[in-house]
Amino acid sequence: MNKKYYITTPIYYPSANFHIGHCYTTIIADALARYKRIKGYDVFFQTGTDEHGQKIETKAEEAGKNPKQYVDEIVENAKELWKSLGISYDYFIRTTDEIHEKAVQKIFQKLYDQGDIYKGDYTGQYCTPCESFWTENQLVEGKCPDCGRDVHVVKEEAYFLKLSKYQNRLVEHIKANPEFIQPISRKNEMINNFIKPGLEDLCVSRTSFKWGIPVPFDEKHVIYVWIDALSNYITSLGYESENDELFKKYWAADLQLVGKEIVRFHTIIWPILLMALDLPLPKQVYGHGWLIIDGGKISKSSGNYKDPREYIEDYGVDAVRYFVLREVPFGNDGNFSEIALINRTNADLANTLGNLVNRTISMANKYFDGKVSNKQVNGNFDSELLNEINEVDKKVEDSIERLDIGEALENIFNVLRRCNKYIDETTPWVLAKDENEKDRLETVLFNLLEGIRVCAYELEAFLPSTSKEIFNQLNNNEEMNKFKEDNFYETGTPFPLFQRIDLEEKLKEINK
RNA sequence: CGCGGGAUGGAGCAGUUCGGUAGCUCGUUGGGCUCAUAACCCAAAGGUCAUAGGUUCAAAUCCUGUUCCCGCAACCA
Repeated sequence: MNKKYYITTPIYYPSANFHIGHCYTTIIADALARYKRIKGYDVFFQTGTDEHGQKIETKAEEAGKNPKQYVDEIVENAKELWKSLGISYDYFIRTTDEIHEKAVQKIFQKLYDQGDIYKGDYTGQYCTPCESFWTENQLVEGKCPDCGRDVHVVKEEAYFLKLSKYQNRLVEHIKANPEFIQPISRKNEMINNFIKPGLEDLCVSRTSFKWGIPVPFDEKHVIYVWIDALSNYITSLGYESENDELFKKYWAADLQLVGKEIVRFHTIIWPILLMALDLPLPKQVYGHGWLIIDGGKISKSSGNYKDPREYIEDYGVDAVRYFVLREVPFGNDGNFSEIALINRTNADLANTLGNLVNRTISMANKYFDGKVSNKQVNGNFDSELLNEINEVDKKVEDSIERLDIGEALENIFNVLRRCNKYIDETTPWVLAKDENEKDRLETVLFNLLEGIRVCAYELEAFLPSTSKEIFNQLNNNEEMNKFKEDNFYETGTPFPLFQRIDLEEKLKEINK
């Protein structure tokens, strides 16, 4: 029985179509899921959407639709986007799924029955025109931070979850499990800002809007986002349903990827919810940074971004995948721009990788009619190249262990660069002129094909379609096996993996 | 003095744990090569490591002050 690996993205809020930031998290999760599958894990990779709440209720109304219609369209759109990015999710949960709604009600009921949820009053500063509650320190000079108008105190009946009861247990868990919250900077932030000052009980219901799951024993209230959204990670596996086999098999999650803005919910509220349900906690919650556009965050309101599909259409799915996986130092923010995307694609994908494959296969075809076997006429430079090829799998594994995907890719591209250098060192075109060097030439090409094949194998999790295309050109498409057993290649027709993009031309086009 | 992160050649980053010739990728310039997608290989230029002071034989790295940028600051998904 293989080891299991359960990885999740957050469930995104479908108030508008998804942007490159959503793609970022999801591509990372996909790469890790694919990597673990290749390594033999029994993987369950989940993503989805968090569809309730006032904002969607309002948005739908503005669009003249009912909320379900509204989110249905966006979800449809999202699924297409994931398909075009090659996202290999095993399950897509929607919080409007019946199975989820029923389970959430059971969870709420259970917590109420055992006394962890109680009825109380919520007091807050309310801005009537904005229909928003604010806390004291959110107010700007005592006025609504959104519209600047007066606010007034409103008291409403609400249900609360006893966070305070579990505070000490949470602290103990965080101390005993240093891997639980990553990176460390996020952990410090959570402990110092929230846990140390003491947790207040959390308001888990609302009466101010209707678009949500009703509290089972009090229909005036809908269950607020915390319990509704966070529990998706277990309801999707069938927790509190008739069939909880998946839950028994996959929970607890091995890695929950979240953006830094929602680390708090996933490292304080979510674990406490699980403790209250007497369930094990996820092994790791990782709060990654953001893609920054022109120095600022991606925002739906400012519209400072394009539909990600435009990038996929213009540059190819793997160019987009490569960029976000490679460019952003994981844990920190990274800058996204079309120019940087083009430069990355040209330099690494077209030049280093694409050209290497192209020139090697061209030589194999030209000098040996595509049939290359290992003649084992070794020479200078061989051992250095072969060592690097042999070590790359371990290096990639180490990097992935630390969730440093950028470094993993760097390791692979170092080998590809080494291959390019090896060609200049061994000068195959010179060997080709000397009949006595024929076997040496064949050995050189064999070593290069080995390097390419191993790198294609290593790239599979990150750039699946490119990896596949390389194997096709090596006529190795039957199995993307790691080890070539027959010491023989028969190359196909070379075809550029990535077209170089003319930056100047492209800029002119963009500026039009 | 709320908490946390950051400031390193034109750009993006590594190096700071355990002080000891400042490294990588991209870009620029020059050279080489011709198998290849004006690509590939080699070389060079370019940094007082935000700033002021301190410790030390020696500081990007340790200590103190200052400035600037970013995130979080509780019901906002």
